[in-house]
Amino acid sequence: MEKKQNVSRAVIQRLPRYYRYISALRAQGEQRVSSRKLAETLGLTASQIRQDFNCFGGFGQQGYGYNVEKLCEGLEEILGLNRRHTAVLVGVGNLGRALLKNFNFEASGFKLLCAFDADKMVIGHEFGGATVRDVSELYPYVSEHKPDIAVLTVPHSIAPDLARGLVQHGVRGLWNFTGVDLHLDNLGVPVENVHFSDSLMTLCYQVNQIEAE
Amino acid sequence: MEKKQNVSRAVIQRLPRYYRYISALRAQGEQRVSSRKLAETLGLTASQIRQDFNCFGGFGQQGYGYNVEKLCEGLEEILGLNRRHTAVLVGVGNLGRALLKNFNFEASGFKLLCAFDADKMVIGHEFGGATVRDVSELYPYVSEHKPDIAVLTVPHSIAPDLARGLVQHGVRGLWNFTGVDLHLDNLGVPVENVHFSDSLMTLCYQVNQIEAE
DNA sequence: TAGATTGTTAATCGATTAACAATC
DNA sequence: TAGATTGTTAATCGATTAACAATC
Repeated sequence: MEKKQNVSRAVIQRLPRYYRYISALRAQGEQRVSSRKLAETLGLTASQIRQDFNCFGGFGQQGYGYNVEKLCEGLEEILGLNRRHTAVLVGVGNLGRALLKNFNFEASGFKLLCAFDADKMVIGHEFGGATVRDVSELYPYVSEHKPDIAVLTVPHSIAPDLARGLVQHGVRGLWNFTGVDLHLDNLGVPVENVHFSDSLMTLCYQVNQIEAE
Repeated sequence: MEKKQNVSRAVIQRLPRYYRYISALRAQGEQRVSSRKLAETLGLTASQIRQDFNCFGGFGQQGYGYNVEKLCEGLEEILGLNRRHTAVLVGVGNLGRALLKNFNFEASGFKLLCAFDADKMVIGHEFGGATVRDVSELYPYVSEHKPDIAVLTVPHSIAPDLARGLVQHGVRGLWNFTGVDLHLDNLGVPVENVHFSDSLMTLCYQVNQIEAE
């Protein structure tokens, strides 16, 4: 299945969007889809879509297009969604709870094992099927259960220390909602920084531009 | 201040990050900063940073670098953070509350006017200084107060209809957390889609890649 | 078969990097 | 002044688009 080794970041960032749309097609029972139709729906060019899929060895068929089922499985394989990675969540405030209750971790390739917080009021409670444990148990838990990633939904002041500690105890990726830029790439630990403010500022700019016209 | 008309999206998306870092420098009382130092901190090249800033007419000074205060104000001006745009939030679940309580809207250029929800249990309550109103008052309120943008933190099933209604009533931008891809660009309404799943899938891919090495 | 659509190469476009004169 | 650093042009690099032969 895998073909090229160095797939560019531009391509990688489009894959989840392809996957979202194509798994919706699968859910609707669609059998096939062409690069042209995908392009129209996603606002890209057919050429680009074919190029992207070919980074991983083609799963299309000339004259027919792409088999939705096969394409969907291919994307799952490429993204690694089918490997049942594991995750823990640290910080059960409103954002942490929103993720625990509403976010479908499984659909993005992760099983959420449990959550951690310092607040006695939430310890022992369950949100979206995950039990909240005392944060003092965090590092022993990580050492023992070796979750692949940690979700950081803690106040930004404690983010850097927590990140370092988690990595030292073997965590291999961070999904970071703290608003602090964490860079641990030098340690070989990928971090996805989710910056709400960046997204809103970009929107602010766009609203202004339209205003200015 | 403004120079070029067509600033590429690649540049725009770097601006919030520049702004975050440079306003931190300002808060620390730093007077000046060079493109070289910025580049080292942000993991970019000095050349790129100078190119980016020059899209808007230089505020640097040869032999000295950039004045932190001036640069910060310049970025605020470019992004439009100083125009006191207004926003309403729709959907006061955990995610909505997390934003109301913890997110600094003002720092991203918006004053949050109030929030809306259908649940009688939260209507009338206050979160982070914003009062929750009955969602039945939403459209009349929007027509009267003309908020610039709406923040969508509602379940995905109602997202498309809500988006359409808001735009019809004059909203000029959407900050969309519903997980549904909304495209209203054809109506001239910018949308920032925040897709948690895309970000997590990207992380999943990266963790896999490192594993595979 | 004929029509459709892929896979893939070549051409274009845009973004990043390098280099250096201008100048503080 | 000498050193530093910008603004800006030119060179490079990479990503997107176009084109078309292969083939289902």
